[in-house]
Amino acid sequence: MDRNRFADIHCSVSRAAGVAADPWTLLILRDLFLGLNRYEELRRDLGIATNVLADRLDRLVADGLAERHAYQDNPLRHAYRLTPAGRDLYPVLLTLLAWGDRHRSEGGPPLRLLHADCGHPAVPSLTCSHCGGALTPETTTAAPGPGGRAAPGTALVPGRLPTSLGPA
Amino acid sequence: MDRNRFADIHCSVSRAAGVAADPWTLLILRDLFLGLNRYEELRRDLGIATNVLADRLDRLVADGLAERHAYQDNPLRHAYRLTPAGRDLYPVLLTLLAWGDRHRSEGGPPLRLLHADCGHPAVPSLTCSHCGGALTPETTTAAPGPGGRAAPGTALVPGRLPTSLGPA
DNA sequence: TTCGGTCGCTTGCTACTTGCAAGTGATCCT
DNA sequence: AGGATCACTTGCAAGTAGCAAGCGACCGAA
Repeated sequence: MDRNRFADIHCSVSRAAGVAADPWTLLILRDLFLGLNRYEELRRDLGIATNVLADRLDRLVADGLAERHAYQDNPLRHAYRLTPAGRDLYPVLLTLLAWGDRHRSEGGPPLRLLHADCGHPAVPSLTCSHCGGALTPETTTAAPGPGGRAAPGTALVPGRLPTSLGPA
Repeated sequence: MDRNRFADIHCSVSRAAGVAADPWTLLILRDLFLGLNRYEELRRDLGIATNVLADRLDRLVADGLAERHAYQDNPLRHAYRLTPAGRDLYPVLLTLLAWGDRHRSEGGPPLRLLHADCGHPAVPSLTCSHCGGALTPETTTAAPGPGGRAAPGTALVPGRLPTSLGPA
């Protein structure tokens, strides 16, 4: 799967997917958010093959989602830290978590989120930043934007729009 | 990459990632949301290899995210339609889209969302369904839930919690 | 009735990716 | 000196991706 291919498709979903849509990558991001940030910690937690872990960490750094920094000299040891772009993937992780809680957790969610601001269990909900209402397929419409262009991977832009994002 | 492996990890992010964390799968879901729902339409739009498309569609059906239905007899032709579980992945697509718009779109977003309820361009924002406030790594805390268990892939549950989901 | 075209796939081949196991080199503690 | 930890790299077997070709059922035109 050549990942540049997804970067070249003229669609933000595709470009984001090309960077983040890999199970190991997402689990590494999850662990970085949770504070596991060293190669050995990640390997032990995830049981991931070492070459794959090295590859994914390299990719995270190359893609600008994480950065390496030395946490000690002698011996020199590095840890990984999320960049702002990496931290911006937090909503992706939370929506995946919410889906998993809803559809793949008999016996209740493995992890419960608490929202510090209100002190309650946090069930993530996707809202319109303008009016605060829920964003659902039924209440959302797509139209070509300024960066839109007719291109492979984007049947939507050429002409069939504006279209509801709901199912046909 | 054995996908059952991610289903077995005791974490909703992992289980959701095992199902959805594949670029082709996400692009197929995107197209299903947009109303492209036949094999040929998907193949033409995405430029995906036919065996891979067949495989991903089978997987979507097996995972309960989509279902096949005949849209005509003579000749018998099938189309794919999202199930409720598949439609529940909408927030995942929107958060990916928002990330791509923010970090991978020089020249503006390829696609603009409109929120029908308020008539404004919709910038998705993740909020707490209890208080309506933003959910960020800084304002969120994780604690083991009822389905939590010490297991590989989940260093968080065993004991180091409760922990902020912010970076270390 | 034959001819080409569409649709929804499957098969075969080659090239890349994964997972596992072993090895490496630097540094530490004993 | 001997073992342990950390952060990797290398080698190999097995699985997956991409491409091209083929297939069977039907359609419409000639």
